[in-house]
Amino acid sequence: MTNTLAFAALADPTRRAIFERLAVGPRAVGELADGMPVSRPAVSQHLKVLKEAGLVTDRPEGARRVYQIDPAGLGQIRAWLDRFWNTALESFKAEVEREENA
Amino acid sequence: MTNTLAFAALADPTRRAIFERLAVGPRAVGELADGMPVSRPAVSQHLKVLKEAGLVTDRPEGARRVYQIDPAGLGQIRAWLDRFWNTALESFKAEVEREENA
DNA sequence: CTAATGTGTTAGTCATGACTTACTGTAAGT
DNA sequence: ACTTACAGTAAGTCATGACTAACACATTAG
Repeated sequence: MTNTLAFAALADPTRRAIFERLAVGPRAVGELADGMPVSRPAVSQHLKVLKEAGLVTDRPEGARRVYQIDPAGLGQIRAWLDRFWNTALESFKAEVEREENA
Repeated sequence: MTNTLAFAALADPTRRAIFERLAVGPRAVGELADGMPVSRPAVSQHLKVLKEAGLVTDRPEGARRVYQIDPAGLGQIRAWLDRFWNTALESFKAEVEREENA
């Protein structure tokens, strides 16, 4: 399941911090690393994970490499969560009603 | 951030399998362990993680212990993802328009 | 062509996590 | 009270992951 990769990617706080920066707009690796508590190679590795999870895309721009959020990947786990949310909530309501008739 | 716990919890395939079973309705530990490829103690440990992440609640029922999905926990990360989805999509559209005028 | 900038990769360390087996604790049945 | 069923805990193993430092590669500037 590709959901495993996406959730695992978002489970790391450093990666979520990078991801949130990318939500503002496309950024190069060096820009992202500046002001972060970890080294630039660490950021590069995190971006690789996010890319393999389908959450970001990258494109070369001169000597730099610009990363950008991929709405498709984000939408996928959002869809999973939504589907899940419905069945879980339905089951939850049914359980509450069952308790009320006890 | 409690989001870290929730995402980390859902990142594990075994835990998602347990979680999906709970989406159908409340279950005891033994019921969940039956038909799963891992041992009962493993399931018990996974449930502990899900509980600490705020994704499930547990209540004693005689000698057994029944676990149930907590809609609040699920709703929290859903809200996070939704907020994120909006800003990311907005930034994405802006970027596309920027490219069209180039 | 050479130097400088920006980035990915490799190797190695340290911590964390998923799992099993064995044990402990608790509630119900006889 | 003793036994049986159900579940959490402890200890130990094995794999994975986050990080840094050092290196290799590509692109632009001079």
